[in-house]
Amino acid sequence: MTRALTRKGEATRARIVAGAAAEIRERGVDEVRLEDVMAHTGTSKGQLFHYFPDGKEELLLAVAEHEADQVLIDQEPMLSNLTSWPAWLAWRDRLIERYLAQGVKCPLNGLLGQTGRRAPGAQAIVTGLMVRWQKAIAEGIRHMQSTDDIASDLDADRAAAALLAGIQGGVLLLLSTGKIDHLEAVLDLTIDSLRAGARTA
Amino acid sequence: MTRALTRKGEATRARIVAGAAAEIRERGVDEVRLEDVMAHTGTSKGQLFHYFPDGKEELLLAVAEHEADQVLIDQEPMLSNLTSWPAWLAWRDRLIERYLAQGVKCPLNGLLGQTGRRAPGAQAIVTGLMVRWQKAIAEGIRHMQSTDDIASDLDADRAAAALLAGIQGGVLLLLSTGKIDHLEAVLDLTIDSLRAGARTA
DNA sequence: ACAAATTTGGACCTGCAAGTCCAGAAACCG
DNA sequence: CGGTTTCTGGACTTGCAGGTCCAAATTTGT
Repeated sequence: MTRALTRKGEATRARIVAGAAAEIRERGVDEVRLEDVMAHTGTSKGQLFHYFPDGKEELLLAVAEHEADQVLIDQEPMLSNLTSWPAWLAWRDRLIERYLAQGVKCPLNGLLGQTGRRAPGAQAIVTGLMVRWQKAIAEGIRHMQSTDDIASDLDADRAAAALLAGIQGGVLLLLSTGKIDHLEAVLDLTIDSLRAGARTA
Repeated sequence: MTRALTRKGEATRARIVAGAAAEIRERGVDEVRLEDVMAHTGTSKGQLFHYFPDGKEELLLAVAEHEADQVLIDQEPMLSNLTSWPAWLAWRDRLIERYLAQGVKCPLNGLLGQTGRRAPGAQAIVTGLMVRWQKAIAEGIRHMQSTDDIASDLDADRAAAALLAGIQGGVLLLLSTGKIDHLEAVLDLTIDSLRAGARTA
């Protein structure tokens, strides 16, 4: 489908996606007009529809993919190395720092609900992101189980699911209330609870 | 401001709000046109702008208030009576049952992000809902502390914040993935963790 | 019952943003 | 190079949804 793209063409396409993503993070999906993207990226309408023949929907999908990847990349290398309690705390700190910095300008806000409604494929992207995210957390839990830092009878996937949900909710509440407290509380209490489990078993 | 409303007028206004809320739950905020609301509630454009002079934005705000109240009402009487472990589980079951039933048609989905962006006042409504919700949970925790079912040195507000975040994330993931697993995991693990705290202290 | 107020219906206006189209510039490739 | 493809710019079309307006119907209060 997407064949015959000159080097210059790919650059332009990437510029459009990145610019649109930034714009959407800043002002929300339904506040961003194609005209805004054009102005912000120095492109014309012809270009937009050249690279995204299906128009806004296709562009939104590309943006969603871009943002979904970014969410996980932003947590590296911590997320893939949850191999000790200090490592877990480093990941925790990264999350807090990251979301505190971006505040209301959250990529997820653009993806969830909004993009999800419009583009049917966006649903799949969000789901994919969540699956990958949860797997990474579960992986970390299993590693801690292998070193007896977490009780081995704990259901790693279930615990990861709970933690992931907590994070999502924490971010959601950050968006609603502007306070990071919920995210902090979830991370601290959940991680503490994982630690406590070791003593139990 | 909203003065001089005949009985009939109030009925019509209520019908519009309820109908719009239903429509939004079903298809999402930005998929619902005023025309849809008119069709669904048997009203005319003149009526819409008679009761909501500021148009869609004002209507959306009214819907947001309506839905926010409903969210808490749906959890009663359990939410206000978290006075024993069976009561907590009953509340848990109600939540699961409720969200499982409505699936993707979630009032919050209409409120969060979407309405929040458009109407500035909607942000306040969501925040207010969350505050009330969290207070109710914290109240329950404090009651359990008063009967020594939960360790008294636990920070009730912080724990309530974490649990609330977990619920929100669980619902969010239900919307994204269609599975209730995350919400279940959060509720079970968090409540278990509260129980475990009693033995510690 | 009658005047004043609300309530209702629906035709009309308007602006805007997505999408179309095409011609000219630039890049690619043998 | 020269032909072909890709890329770019921007004027134009289109549809639609929000909002305006006003006259007729109904209700209200005394």
